[in-house]
Amino acid sequence: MFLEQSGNRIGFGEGFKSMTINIKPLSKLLKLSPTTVSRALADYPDVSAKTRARVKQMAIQQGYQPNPVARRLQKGKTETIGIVITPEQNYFSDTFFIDLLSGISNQITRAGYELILGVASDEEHEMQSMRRMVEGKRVDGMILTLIREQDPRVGYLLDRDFPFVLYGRTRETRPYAFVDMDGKQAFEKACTYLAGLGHRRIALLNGEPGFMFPVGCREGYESGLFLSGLELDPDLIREWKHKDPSQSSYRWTLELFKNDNPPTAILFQTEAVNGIFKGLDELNLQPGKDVALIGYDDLEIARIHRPSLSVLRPQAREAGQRVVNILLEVIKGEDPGKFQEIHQVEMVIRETSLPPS
Amino acid sequence: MFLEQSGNRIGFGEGFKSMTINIKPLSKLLKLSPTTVSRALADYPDVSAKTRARVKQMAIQQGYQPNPVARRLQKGKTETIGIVITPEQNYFSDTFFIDLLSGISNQITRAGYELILGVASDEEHEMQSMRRMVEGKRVDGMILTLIREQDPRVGYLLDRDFPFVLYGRTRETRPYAFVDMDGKQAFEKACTYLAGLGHRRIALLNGEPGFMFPVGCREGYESGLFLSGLELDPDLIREWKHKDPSQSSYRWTLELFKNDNPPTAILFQTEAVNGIFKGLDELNLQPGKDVALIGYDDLEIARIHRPSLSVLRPQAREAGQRVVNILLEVIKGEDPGKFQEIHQVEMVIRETSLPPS
DNA sequence: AACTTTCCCCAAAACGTTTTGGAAAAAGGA
DNA sequence: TCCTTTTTCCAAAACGTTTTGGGGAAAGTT
Repeated sequence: MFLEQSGNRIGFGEGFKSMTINIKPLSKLLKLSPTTVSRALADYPDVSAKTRARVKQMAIQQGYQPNPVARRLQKGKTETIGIVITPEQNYFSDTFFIDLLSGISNQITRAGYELILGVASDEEHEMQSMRRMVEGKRVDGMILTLIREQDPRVGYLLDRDFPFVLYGRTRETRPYAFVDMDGKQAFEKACTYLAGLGHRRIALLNGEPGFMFPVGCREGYESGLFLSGLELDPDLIREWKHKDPSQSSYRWTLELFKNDNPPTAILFQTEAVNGIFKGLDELNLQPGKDVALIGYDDLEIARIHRPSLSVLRPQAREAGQRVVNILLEVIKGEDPGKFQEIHQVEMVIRETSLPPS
Repeated sequence: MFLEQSGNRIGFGEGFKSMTINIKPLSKLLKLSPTTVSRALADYPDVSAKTRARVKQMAIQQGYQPNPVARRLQKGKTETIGIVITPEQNYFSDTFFIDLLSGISNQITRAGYELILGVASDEEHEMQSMRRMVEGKRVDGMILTLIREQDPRVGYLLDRDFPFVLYGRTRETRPYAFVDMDGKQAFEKACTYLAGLGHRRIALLNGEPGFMFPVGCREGYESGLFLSGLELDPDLIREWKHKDPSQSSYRWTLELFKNDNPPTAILFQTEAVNGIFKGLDELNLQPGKDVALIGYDDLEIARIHRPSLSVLRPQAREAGQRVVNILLEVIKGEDPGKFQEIHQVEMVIRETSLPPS
């Protein structure tokens, strides 16, 4: 019976249910020292195969799991990594961010680590939340998303060489680890594809400046035009607001078609699609038929809309997994500069990318 | 200078930057014992006001923060609470869930606790992720969302009387703590409002059965009809799928209007709005004009759509804060049965709730 | 002056692991 | 048989706090 366990019980309440056993009573049960039990469970070579098996079996039988807090103290690691998200940007556009988070969480759990989450309402709180994690010794490393062109978080972490990995990139000369989507290549591909169909007036409804992502999109767009022998017309470029993607993209859509020589195709981030559809509807233009559309991000709306939306599809889940694996290496002491990955983005042709009518 | 700090340095790298000081060197600096420093910082009465002030000042000056891992070990608490989310249900419908999470995170940080996040792909992994947190002694309490009518998580936690709070409710006779939105009252209010405008055929496009929320919605709907002296017509009730809100609600919208005596108003969860708009469009019915609409949840699309959508608006952020405050009480040992809150939901009348034409 | 109370402070123990630095026993080599 | 090496185990220290259980000095009481 457990009653002999010398009362080494943890936690709250009457606690019969939470039959939690520590390493000391477990080792007593096995007539071994805690040292040996610990080392057996960690597969050290200096414990015989026989006792190792015996220990492991008993550990399972007794439902023993090392107390993570005690282990963290001894190991001098928190076994925890942090992430701070901000609601302001509606970054949670259905599948995309949750996919990224899913990849991150999965890989973290697999490593026996924990993911702690901060939610910040603005840039200032974002920094504050991160500092709490870092300076409060609450995490071993940070994951950063939604990177800005000038991002103070990166400088902060580099200055105290605290491990971190970016999902995205920033303007920073010192080496750092990142996983990024090749937005440039994606938009270039989409642009040349449309040009190949015969489109000559291709517009770009880009994300807000200040963030890093739209920079790549624009580069890809310009490069795509160039490769297709098309002129860049500044009138065909607009930028919507993060705080209000639909409303701003709606306005810019109307704006684009006031042009004497209006576009026959639009490239954009799928977040802005509602505004675009609304604008086209008001102009009596049919998406796909009168105006070709390719969005970045394969959100649910893209698949269910009729006509369904052609998109550029980043593999968010895979990227999230890579971010974590890299971060774990950096935490181990690997040189962050070695880990700079740019992932290809596939193009999914659906119904809104036809030749001009 | 710091060089005298007896090398009590933590962490990785050259570590000049992460000038982290422990309680021992700090107490030496103050010519006090660690005991007194600890008690001074915790505002114990048995340390004089003068030394307390001196300690606090030095702590700030030296940037001392107690190592949370060590404190957790000593206190026998993880100071951490867990939550598991599932991407399958596109629960991240823009503002709603992030608002809830924001309220949760804020209050947790204020209490000096940590929020750890699990992302599970299905019900099985959801349970698995929770068990890892609970049995692995990684959290002091759990927050549960997206509650099902029969929810094994609740039974599991009750069985080992582990602290938890539901956002939502379930069918369970034993007392437990929850914060829920009054979906019943909300739908009743919306229904009587529409009836008051003269609508006689009011449809309900409800969430998938199995989850608890749609149950309240339906009750409110039926009660609203009854209070308005209207008959319940089963033909006017449909249920869309969580996995595919837009597509299924689109199909059901078309279905509803095959009726000889079609509805003049629809109540629904805003998640399903895209499908409804699409269906109405196809039927050449104008939202708001030909069919009145009231959705539950004030998502971005509700505000930006023209005509803008009348909605029932739950205060997700406040609810999240309450969930945390209650959980902290339960962790302290308070009786969970004392904490059962049902929050009112306000109705926001916009442009889609006119009288029948 | 002697006794009691109050005020401040501290040494040692405890939290539950893992790591360090052996040591005893067994095996191998001469 | 004696010495060396290998195998297998363990006692004690360490991780950085907070709590426990006093103890000495100052202040108040008789």
